[in-house]
Amino acid sequence: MAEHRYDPKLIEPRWQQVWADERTWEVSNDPDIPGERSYVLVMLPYPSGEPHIGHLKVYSVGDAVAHFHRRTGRRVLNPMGYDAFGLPAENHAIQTGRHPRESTDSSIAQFRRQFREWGISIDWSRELATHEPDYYRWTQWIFLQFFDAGLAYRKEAAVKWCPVDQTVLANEQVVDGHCERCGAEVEARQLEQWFFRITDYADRLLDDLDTIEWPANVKTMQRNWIGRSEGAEVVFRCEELDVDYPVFTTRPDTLFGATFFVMAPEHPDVMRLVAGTDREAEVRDYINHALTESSEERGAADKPKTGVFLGRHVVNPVNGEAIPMYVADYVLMEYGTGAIMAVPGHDERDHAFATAYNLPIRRVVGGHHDELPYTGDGPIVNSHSEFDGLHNRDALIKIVDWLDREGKGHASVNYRLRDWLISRQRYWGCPIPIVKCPSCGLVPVPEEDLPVRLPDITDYAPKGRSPLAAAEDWVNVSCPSCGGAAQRETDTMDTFVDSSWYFLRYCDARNDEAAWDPAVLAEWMPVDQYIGGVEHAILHLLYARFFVKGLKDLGHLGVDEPFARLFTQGMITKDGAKMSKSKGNVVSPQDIVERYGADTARCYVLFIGPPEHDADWSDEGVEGVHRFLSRLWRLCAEAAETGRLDGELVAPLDLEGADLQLARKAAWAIDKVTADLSGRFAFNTAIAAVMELTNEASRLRDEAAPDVRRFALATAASLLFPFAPHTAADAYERLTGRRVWEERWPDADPALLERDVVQIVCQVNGKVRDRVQAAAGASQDELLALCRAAPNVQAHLDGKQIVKEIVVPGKLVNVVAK
RNA sequence: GCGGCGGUGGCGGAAUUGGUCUACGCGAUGCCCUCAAAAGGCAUUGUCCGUUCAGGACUUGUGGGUUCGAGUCCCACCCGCCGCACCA
Repeated sequence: MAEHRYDPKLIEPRWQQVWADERTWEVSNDPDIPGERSYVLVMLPYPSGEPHIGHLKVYSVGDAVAHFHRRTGRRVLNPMGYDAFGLPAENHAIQTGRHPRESTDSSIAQFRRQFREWGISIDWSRELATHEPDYYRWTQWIFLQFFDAGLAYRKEAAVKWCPVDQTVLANEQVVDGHCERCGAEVEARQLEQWFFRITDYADRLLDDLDTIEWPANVKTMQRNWIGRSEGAEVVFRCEELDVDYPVFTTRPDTLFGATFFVMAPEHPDVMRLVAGTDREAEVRDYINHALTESSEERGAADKPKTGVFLGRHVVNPVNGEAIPMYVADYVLMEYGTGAIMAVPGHDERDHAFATAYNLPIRRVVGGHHDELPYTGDGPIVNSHSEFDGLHNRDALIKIVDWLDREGKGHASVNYRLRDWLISRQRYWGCPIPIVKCPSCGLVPVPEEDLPVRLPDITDYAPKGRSPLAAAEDWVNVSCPSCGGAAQRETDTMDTFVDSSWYFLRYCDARNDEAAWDPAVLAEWMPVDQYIGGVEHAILHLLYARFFVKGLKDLGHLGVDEPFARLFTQGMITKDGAKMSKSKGNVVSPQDIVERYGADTARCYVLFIGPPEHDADWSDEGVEGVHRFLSRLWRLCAEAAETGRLDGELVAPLDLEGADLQLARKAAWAIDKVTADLSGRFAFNTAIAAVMELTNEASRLRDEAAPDVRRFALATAASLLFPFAPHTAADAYERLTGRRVWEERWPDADPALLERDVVQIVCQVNGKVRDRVQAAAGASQDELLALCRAAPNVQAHLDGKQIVKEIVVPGKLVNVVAK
């Protein structure tokens, strides 16, 4: 017998060549081709350097799903692209002087090459990169659609500014007061910027979460981020200045307990209220101090409450009481109206402030708790005869009705979500297609003039304004509307804009006439299975949902949600820590592929544990998976020497003994792997099942007939294909002469899944005492008799009275005795 | 503080509906093959008691509960991770 050695270096390039030459994974958009469609999408990579182990994992997961969908009869769209604009490439350019396009393109080449070497089944005909004019032309087109619809607008606002990256940031990109990218503490600046009106979609973004199959934690994060609060807006009047101040409250039922009023330091009226009074200096000092404090210091929840009395009063609309006005930094300008009614009896923050400044604390909601503040529910007390005694939740509705009738307030909803700030004062991004004309204002670049190309410049360094401003030839244009001298917008778009619609472009990636043909989009959208990291739970996933809803309202597509199902995979760590160059604990996928082959690398990252969990890398574990692939391949190669398996992959008939045992194991494995891949992502147990089948085939190497062994091994190869495509294709071809990816997913023969003899567990008082063999269809009485006769059961029943007997057919018998 | 997830051998993990806890893999030990090694193969492997042979006791973070039966359900607590957090 010839010696067979598993050599991935020979096997893998061979099959990659076949798939590339035959364009095996390309799908057409022809609507007349029958069959169910499936859009399997993995989040596109940000091309920086080389792929890391996380990429290997996420694309291995996506590929397993794509292959399983194909083999079970679906036409699968599995595209690839690159999120190519962004700060790292630009910062690299600042350091080296090399154009960001060069470093980006060389990184893309690396990613592309490695994806091919990993054997990922990508439809390369749809490849895209967001920095290509062919792509960002349509990013600009979408921007203009939004601009025309009023969904993109420019306004001056207090914004978050990163002093290191020298650009503004979206709220979502500020984490604990620090820039998400570089970690610098952000500053507040008053600037005119471009925004997308995502807040118009707050309710739909919230409600439609119920229509999609996403992990609960991601939905929760989005709900929290949108932060919908129901309550009322109530007007407090300042007689001294003749001004009305509305406040937002979720607890209008506690209005009678409001004993003071607080404004945020940023509130534009604060200085006006004290102008010319003896409190002016003290208030100015306080505000200056509050504004210079970092958002982190100011945001600390346990920080002692501070504030200053303004010397003015407002009238509580429900009881006419004049209550003192304060400025305090625990009130935030960006939420609600920037002013609050303070109810120290029923709010912890107000209570802390009232205690510090000796302000009255009044109980207006009764309860079992004696101590104030009490934030729970209970009957209304000390308020008004009309409401006293009512449960506070009922009183809340009546009080809002009363306010509405009196014109002093109304029911209201507030959101934590802010509009999405999309302009960036940086170079390496999509230009905003707007011309600023002194006479016409903001003028959109006509559609036929798109794309507005990003000009080449020599100095990328940020200087507080976009580096594009220095490209004077580019900036100075004539106004598309009046023809007069005008200037281009020099800010570029947030890179999250680029990635908010790439999944739409994949559907119709080579369309030169439009961003997409809506009919083609209807073929594929929504994405059936989206796969990516949980770090995008808020930013990307919220923005993409907003884009799809906005584009739907404008008539460009027909779905409400982009991603019907979402799967978030866990991180691979090394020695319990996140891999990073600075820690020197990086495992390079390329090294692993080089040493063991892509199939070993892919199988290992799927076998290591449940894919949604974090998992720790183990070099020994990789060896184990490699041994398994090696053994399966070798067994197949040996079995193929003595003959070939023709026709359908079905078990031979009338088997017995070792043959039957092996055929049964194959049927069991088919059943197990199919279940593990149907609606679940249990790749680890699916691979374990193929290992068991392989072990059985190896064990019965000499006892089972050659064609039964070939059947079992071909089944193992077929089931392994979604995880180790090269090895599986090679082994399958040797055994059958056919291509495994062109074969239907195997069906388990029901006759082989059924057992004629089953093992019955015999328990006495719930403890396992023996096991007996019984016919599968045995009656309860027969099972009972068998178990009572079992020697070790007898020993434990000796001298005892049987109280009760429980029979679970096919499984166990429990005899209760005392 | 609030919300979510988790805690099973020496390690990663399995147990799909309350029904044989520890599948599969790693590691470890012994053996076979070999002049030797590599590769490969075979066997054993939760802890403790039992010299053998049976067999027994204990064991899924801790303590209770429900049940014939609990890793799984309920209550309380401990620990770990993630998200949010002065949002009125």
